[in-house]
Amino acid sequence: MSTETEPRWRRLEPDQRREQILDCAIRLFGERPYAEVSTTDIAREAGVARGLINHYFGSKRGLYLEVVRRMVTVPVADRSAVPDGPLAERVEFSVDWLLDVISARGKTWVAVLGTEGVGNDPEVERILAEADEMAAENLVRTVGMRDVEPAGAELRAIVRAFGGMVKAAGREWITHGTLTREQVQLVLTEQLTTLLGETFPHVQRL
Amino acid sequence: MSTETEPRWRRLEPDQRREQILDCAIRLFGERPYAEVSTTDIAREAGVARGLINHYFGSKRGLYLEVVRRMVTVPVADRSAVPDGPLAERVEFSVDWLLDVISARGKTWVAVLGTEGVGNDPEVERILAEADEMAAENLVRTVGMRDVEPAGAELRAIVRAFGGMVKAAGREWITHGTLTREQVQLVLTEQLTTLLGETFPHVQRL
DNA sequence: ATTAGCTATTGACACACTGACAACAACTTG
DNA sequence: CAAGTTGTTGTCAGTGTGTCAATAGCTAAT
Repeated sequence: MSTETEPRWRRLEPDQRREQILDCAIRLFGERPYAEVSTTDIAREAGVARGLINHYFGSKRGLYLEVVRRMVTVPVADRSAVPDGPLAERVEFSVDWLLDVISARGKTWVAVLGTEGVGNDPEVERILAEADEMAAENLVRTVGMRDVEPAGAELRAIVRAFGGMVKAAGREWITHGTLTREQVQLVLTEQLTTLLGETFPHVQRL
Repeated sequence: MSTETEPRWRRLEPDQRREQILDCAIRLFGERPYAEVSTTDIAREAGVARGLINHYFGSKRGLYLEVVRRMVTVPVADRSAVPDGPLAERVEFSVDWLLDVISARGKTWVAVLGTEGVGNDPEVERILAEADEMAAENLVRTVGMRDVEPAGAELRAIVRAFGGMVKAAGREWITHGTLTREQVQLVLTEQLTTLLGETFPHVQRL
């Protein structure tokens, strides 16, 4: 008989194992609501003992927060490619880039933005708020509103509000198919142009 | 000694008891995330046995859905009070009415719409989608876009997208206090006016 | 007033899930 | 090849949920 013994499990680098578990968790949390995904399910999916999840993420909640954090992270725009024309053109470019990002994320993206409903988790809310803030900041810089720096706080708040429309429009396009990309592009471009070019100055004058 | 015996508990009409439990659940779910509110907590709050919750709502999830349904229901606008002027005026009136509703709900409202996170409950999503649809429908009728009836589907989709901005702007105003009501009013009015008066015709021509 | 019937409400039981921890085994290093 | 390191496992106690038979508040008939 052979002394060659197949190891019952492989010992991975902490980072690898963490990543693997996280991937499975992302998949499962994307399919079912939080309460209906047990750590046992995740452990089975990852082919791992349940206790290992606690070892790496502390608790189920900790793992969940990691998942949210991961899915909500948005890449930063390459600002060197932004045209140097009038506001409308810069806005159009930015919106186009935004829709590219959304398109690339596709199903994963909508899983994040699907409304959860009652029962706010302050921690989750904080993560989401930070992501919104970064997205708004990013958008403002990309369209290059350098001349309104002193009113930055108000501007960012308004752009964050606009972000709500971006998400909703994205859902109409990606998940419901009730709007085409061209339609969304047109709507968001015109809206944002008006918002930055006309409405915002009016708001400042209030 | 008196034969007068104080009842250990009162027997209520099913509807009353249901309502009472629902009220307590709304309060608690508004304060803490779903997973951190136990049925025991709700039962204690309502001064009732835990089993009774299951009797009335089947499961904790069933109760939760009821809570969401209740909080998300938006009153229908009184269309007789809408002015008969140009689009901009009708829009301003509608937005004002909308902000009144939001203001009245206040903290409760943001508790529902505030958190978006991973772990979508399809049932919850359906409820929210229906509410969005009704709100959009309501808004379209209130501003009186009768002349575009044939393109109703596209218009409603666009207005639903706008609804995303309403929610986000409402959060900036109510929870974060980063915008005043006047600012929100101005932004939403101008945006919606542009959207209906200019952008929508462009979209139709696509 | 008393009793009988109805059902709203309770209390306890069984089961599922989570987090903690000590023992174990895969891998590394000298 | 031996000894240490630590990634991984399996189990245990505590907590929360759903079910169900028994109980008790209420009402109407006698």
